[in-house]
Amino acid sequence: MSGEKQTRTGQKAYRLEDQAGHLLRRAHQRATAIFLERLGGADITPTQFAALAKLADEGELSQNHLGRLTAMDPATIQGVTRRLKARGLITGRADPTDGRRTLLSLSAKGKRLMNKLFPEGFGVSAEILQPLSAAEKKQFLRFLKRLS
Amino acid sequence: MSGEKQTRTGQKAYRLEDQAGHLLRRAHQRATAIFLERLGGADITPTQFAALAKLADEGELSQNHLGRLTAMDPATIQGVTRRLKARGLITGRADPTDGRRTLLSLSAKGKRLMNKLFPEGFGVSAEILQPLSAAEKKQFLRFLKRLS
DNA sequence: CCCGAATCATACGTACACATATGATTTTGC
DNA sequence: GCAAAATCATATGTGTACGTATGATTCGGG
Repeated sequence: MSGEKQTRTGQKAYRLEDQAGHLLRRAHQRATAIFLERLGGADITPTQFAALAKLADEGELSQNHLGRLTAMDPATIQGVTRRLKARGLITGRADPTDGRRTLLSLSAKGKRLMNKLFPEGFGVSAEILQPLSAAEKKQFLRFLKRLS
Repeated sequence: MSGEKQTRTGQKAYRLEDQAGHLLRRAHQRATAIFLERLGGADITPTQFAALAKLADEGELSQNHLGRLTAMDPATIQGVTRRLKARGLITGRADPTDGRRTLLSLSAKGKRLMNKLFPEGFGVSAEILQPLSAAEKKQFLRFLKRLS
């Protein structure tokens, strides 16, 4: 009763449902769905929230630096900031000491929005981990940090 | 030594790096990168591989059914199968008993490709979990299944 | 001090991922 | 057995995600 199919040649069968990558994809899908269910009303996506949260923390950051802090490559963070700028949630100004950079920060509107949304952020994380016990949640987060 | 910042009002600070959703996103990014590093040479993405693997298992499936087995919604699996069809890796025929359905299956070319790629699939999963010990891998996969 | 290397932001192309809408077909409930 | 509901595949639009290319700017070593 190993639960593992074998092929005719004795190799283990490839079962999609047991593969780490597939399970990570599904867990991430679920996490995104929970986020959108709770915060979708504000028309905010998880990556947009991450960028706004970092700017709330750090005050002012260049675009690529913000991308590194939120795990987005330059092409991706560019699209995210473009949409946030278009909605007036962030503003940019030229870096006075480095002509290549644009320094980004939250607008007043962005700050107001984040003050409203931060509490919801904790709710999202809680709901994502809800199937696990308290001890399991800690363990799982430790594992995840080692895998990212 | 709690490691937890507090705000002026006594709430815990929202730290992006500790949020389950963000960590899942990053772990998934890393898993995708490992997959593409190992199998990108075959011009196969993780979702395409999942669809091909399921068809290899099941033989013949309708498009939406394949989507459910691989955790893709109808719009997503439609794009995946369109690209696989265009490359001649899968073929479709009308379901004789249900005029709405198209039955999909691997072509000979698709079967040959998957015979070559299956072993690599195990390597991908191993590399994704490589930072964990054997016992931790099992525990982590159990947690992931409960969260997906 | 200056030229090559690195960094920054942008642009373009491909591929998920999902919401929504549509028309064809099948299943259902009465 | 028929009308309403459900399912199937397709289409369109927005938003990640990343590779690659480009031009501007800054940094580094000789």
